[in-house]
This record gives sequence, structure tokens and C-alpha cells, in this order.
Amino acid sequence: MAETSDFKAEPPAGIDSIGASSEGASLYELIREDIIEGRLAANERLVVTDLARRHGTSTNPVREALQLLRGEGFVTFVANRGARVRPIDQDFVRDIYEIGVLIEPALTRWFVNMATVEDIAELERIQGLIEENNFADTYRHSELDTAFHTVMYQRHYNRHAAELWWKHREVLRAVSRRFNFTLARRAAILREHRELIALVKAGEADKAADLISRHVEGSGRHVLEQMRARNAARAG
Amino acid sequence: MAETSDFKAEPPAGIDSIGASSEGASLYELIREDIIEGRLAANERLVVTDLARRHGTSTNPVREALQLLRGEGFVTFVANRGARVRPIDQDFVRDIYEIGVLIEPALTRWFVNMATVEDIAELERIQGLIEENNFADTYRHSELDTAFHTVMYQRHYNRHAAELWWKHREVLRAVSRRFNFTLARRAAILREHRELIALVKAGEADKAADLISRHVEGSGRHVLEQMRARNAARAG
DNA sequence: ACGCGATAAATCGTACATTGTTTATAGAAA
DNA sequence: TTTCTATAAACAATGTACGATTTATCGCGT
Repeated sequence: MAETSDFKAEPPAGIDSIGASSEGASLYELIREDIIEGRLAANERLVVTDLARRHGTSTNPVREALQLLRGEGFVTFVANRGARVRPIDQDFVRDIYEIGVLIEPALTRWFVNMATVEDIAELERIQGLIEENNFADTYRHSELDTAFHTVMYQRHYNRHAAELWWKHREVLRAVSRRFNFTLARRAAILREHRELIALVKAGEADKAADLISRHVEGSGRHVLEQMRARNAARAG
Repeated sequence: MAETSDFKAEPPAGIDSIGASSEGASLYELIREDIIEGRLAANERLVVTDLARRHGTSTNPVREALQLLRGEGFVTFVANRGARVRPIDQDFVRDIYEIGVLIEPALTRWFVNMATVEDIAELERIQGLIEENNFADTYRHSELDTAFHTVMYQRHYNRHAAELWWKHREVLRAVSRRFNFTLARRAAILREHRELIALVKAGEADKAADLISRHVEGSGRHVLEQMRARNAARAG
């Protein structure tokens, strides 16, 4: 099949927990996916015995998976009361984007200074896939958008920053599952990516970093507006 | 007793994993402490049965603790081969400080804009403790130094940033266990903290952020020099 | 309607079985 | 003798099953 792996990236080595491994979707990945994809509600209780039954295993692997997710920050724990899904709400998203605005420009700067021709080719390939998609599938657009950034950040010029990006990335996936970017916003993303590639080729690190800063801030603002609008609609 | 809690801070709510809880040092905290304090060597194997015996429990709590530490990034895993201590080496430290330079100025800016009189009083209290210590105990000096920063960052104007700081903080503790800041450097820290308090009181957010930026960069450079020197000595 | 006690449910810890990995050993070839 | 390999035994990670303790739920009596 035309697997989605046409833009699959590897998680930073060392952090073996975050990121989808090639084949064996282990238990914690499945549970994390359930959280990201929104199949589990915010603050929903994660009952070990239920999850064990559902996944056809005993309780022990589930418990370990939940602890791992706790360490990653996707699950909260209370002693003797078990785990709950950590909600991905407005504050959560706003905070993530604020961090992105701080981190991504620096990552971009490093990338521009150290990018190989293969890296740039890969960027253009992703960009091609986005244009090919031509706004047809909003979810795929989002996936490709994060893939674009991932290409820039995955070779860890700074391992911690790369790990941060991988966590950030999971949240972005969660957001894109819940909210569709408008056509206008998607057009802006496309345009800014194109600009970015040009700047990368020209070796303009500072300008590229600036652009990314505005790019991330713009996306963040847009997502938050979407979230606010939905909340207002729900309340009204 | 004169508990060390004269500058104890709370970990950001929500992230229930990182940070020392008041009393019950649970298993994962103990193991993490062993890593931070350097009682476990870099890349050392973490054998579940050994740890269980050593801590007088069965294997299950140990396994969960290791998964939690994996999620936090202090332990690496290989399937069917178990866990190892993630080394806190030069790269690790350099990367952490680079992130610090990106994050801490923003955190400082937020703090200056939102600090209460109690916050400032707390800062001055810590500063008083540092001056009282008067370079006598280098380890205590480091602890107080991070405590100073923690006061500024712990009230999570941005929860993810606060979590980042808490992780950052653990690494700093690890570093301070392995390397002593020179007298000159500690004097500089003291001076810069004093400057900072003045800027906070004056509400000079930008200048404070600038100062912190240089402050963190300076500490990072200093620590890395220490590490390099020791490595060179070891090699020579 | 509001505590209160019994019952149900789920977490947490222990013990054990299974599977895969590492290490030690013995033998064969150079 | 030395080195490489095949094999077996020890070891440790992973998964299962179960008991104990804590928490949640429900019905009863006032």
C-alpha cells in the first residue's frame, strides 16, 4: 500500500520513548495515539484492567506504559487512584506555541548553517507533497506541515531541542485532529514554507529564523482563535 | 532540624513526576537521585532484580520507576536488554544550557511583569542565604543558585516552560555534584543576582532578560570549561 | 435529604512462568 | 598453544496470575 511513510522521520536517538517506531506499535504508543487522536477524552480515567482487556494483555505492560506516558507528560497520576488523560486544552496549546516561538528560530538557524543538499532536497520533496495535496485533505496538510519542520529539526544539532520538538510535534498532531486550519491559513503556511526554502538555499540564517518565528506565532494565534471560537460556540 | 527546606520549591502542578515531593521519596525519585548524584555511572546497566533487592521491594515497582525515568529522559531502554543510565556528558550539558539561553530570558521577562511583592521578598531571602553562606559550601551555593532561578520560574506563567525548567534544574544539580564552580564564577553569580533583583524591582523586563541571557551563557561556558579540563586531565 | 456501612472495583505489590540475551565452557581447526 | 565456534547453562527482561489494600459506589436507616 502507499504507506504514509512517504514522509516518515526517525525520533532523535537516545530518546527512545517518543516517536513512532517503524513497525511494532508498542502498547504505550497505542495509548498515546489514543490520546493524541482524541479517542480518549480529556481527564478521562485510564483504568489499567480495562486497557489490559482491550489490548489483550495482562495488566503489567499497561502499567508500565502509563508510567512512561506520565514521564512524557501526557498522563497524570494520583497515588492509589491511577491515571488520567492530561487534557490538551487552550492553556496547554498556548504554552506549547510559546515555547515553539522560543525554540524553533534557534533550531532553524542551526539548520540553515548545517544543512546538507540532501536535507534541502528532502524539504523540497515534502513541499512538493503539500502542493500536490493542494488543500484537499486538511489533516494530511497538517501532517505534512509538521513533517516539514521535522526535517529541519530531526538531525539533532541539539538533542534536547530535538526532543522538545518531538514532544511539540505530538501536541500539534493532537491539535490538527481537533481543529482544521482555514484555507487562508494553509495558503499562508505554504507560502512561508516556500520563502523558507529560498532562505535556506541562500544561507540566510537570520532571516530564516525570523520567518519561522512569525510562522510559528501565526499558526499558534490561528489555532487559539479556532479553539476559542469552538468554546464560545459550545457555551453560547 | 534545620531542614534544607529553607528554599524548597514545589514542582509545577500537573507534572507530578518531576520534582522532589515533600516526604515520601518514592522509588523513582530515589533512583533518579542516584543518577543525579552520580552514584550510578554513565551507561551503567540498571538491573531490575538488583534494584528490587537493594530497595527491598519486588520487581514491579522498579520496572514502573524505570519506565517513568525513561519518559523523563534520564534512562535509556533497549528492548529485551533493559535500562541504562543516560550519561550526563559534555554534549548533554551543552545542549541543556543552549536551551536555557533560549528559555530563561522569556521566563524572566514574564516574571518581571507579573512578580508579586512576596515573590521579590523570596528572591531577596534566597540571595541573603547565598551571601550568608559566603562561598563556604560550594554545593550549597549551587543549590541556592538554582533555587533563586526556581523562585522566578516556578509559578508557571507557562506550564511547559516551567516543566522544562524543572528538568533543566535536575541536570544542573547533577553538574554541580560533579564540578565546583570557581570562586570567581560564584562571585559573578552573586553579583548578577543582585543586579537582577534591582532590575526586577524597577520593572525592567528587557534588561532583566538580557542579564539572564548572559548569566546563563556564562554559567554554561564555565561548566563546559570545567568538564573539558577534567577530560583533558584524565586523557593526559 | 444526609450520613453510614457493606459491597464492588481498581490500584499496588508479590510471586511465578516464559522468552530472549549474555556468558562460560568445551571442542575443533590452525 | 591459540583462536574460533558451537553449545549449554546462567541470567535478566518481559508477561501472567493472584492476593492485599485503598478507593469508589450503592443501599439502608434515621
